[in-house]
Amino acid sequence: MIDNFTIKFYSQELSEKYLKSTGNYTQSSWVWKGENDKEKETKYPLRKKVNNIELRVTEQNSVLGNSIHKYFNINMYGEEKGNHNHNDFSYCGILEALEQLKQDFKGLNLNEGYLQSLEFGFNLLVDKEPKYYLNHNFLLFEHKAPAINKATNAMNYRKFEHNNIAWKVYDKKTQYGLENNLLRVEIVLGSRELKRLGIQTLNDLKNRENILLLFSRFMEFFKGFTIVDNRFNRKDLSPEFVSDLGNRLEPSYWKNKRGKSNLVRDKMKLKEMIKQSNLNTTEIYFTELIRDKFNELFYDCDVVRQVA
DNA sequence: CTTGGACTCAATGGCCCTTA
DNA sequence: TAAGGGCCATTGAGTCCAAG
Repeated sequence: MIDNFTIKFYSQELSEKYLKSTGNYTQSSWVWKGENDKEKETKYPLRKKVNNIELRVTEQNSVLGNSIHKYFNINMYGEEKGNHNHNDFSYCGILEALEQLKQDFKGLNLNEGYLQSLEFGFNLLVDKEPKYYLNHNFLLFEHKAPAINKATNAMNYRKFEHNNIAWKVYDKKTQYGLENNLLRVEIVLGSRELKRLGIQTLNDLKNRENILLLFSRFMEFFKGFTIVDNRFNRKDLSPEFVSDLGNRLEPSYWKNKRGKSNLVRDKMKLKEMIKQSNLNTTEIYFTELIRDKFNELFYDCDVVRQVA
């Protein structure tokens, strides 16, 4: 559910004091300061890693972050077996990981800073080869082409950017050489968006309401995708319709419309065309998969927790 | 019923700074 | 030197209304 995060601390000084007092940090090469290269200065950045979570202190800033999902897995299954995020990460897992993190960085107040970014997403077990959906269904987000679109044997990955958020949709099957058709869909929320949601610290993630809030924003943003079934598989559709639809699925069509009047109606028209011709089954399929997965990770884990 | 203009406010992109 | 925030001025999305 929760994955990568970055916290920027308000005080670089406190972070540096913490490092110096607890040790076990690394320092990079030497830096020379001054005109005549005489004085050696303390080398930044200073780094301290616990599993995969790293605290990095530079001359002016200090940040802590990485995948809390992997961190949980490493704690649970060890360095070798746990160094991945292709299993499920439940709400209860999040709570445990946050508690462990607090222990591992005892002496550093993790809440004296704010979240610069936070990833929220799901690993979905899908019917077809994961890359099929990337190539044929996840076409546009907010009517824009993906900013990154990798399609190789080793990696199939699309990243869509918009405002202060981004979507990452990738094929975990090829990435990790898995047996299962695993597709990961995750949203990256930037600081502006997190501020809007009132989610500023790791502490805020312990709150059930906030997890529900994150999920509802996830689903809201998900609607911004243009996910359409493969129109070429539909012999019942007229070639004219398929061409017209294809035109509207092309990013430059929308670039051309920028700033024009009644853009909203045009966007509605595309949505209608997809819906009316029943080309929205993939979108519905994913919406339901995501809902089910969230319910499982959020609510079922609570039942387990109460029983345990 | 469709198209275009005006208005308002949030999104966008550019600039600047930090970091690697 | 390039990439990634943060901040801020400008642009454009969205809504309403009027005209064709």
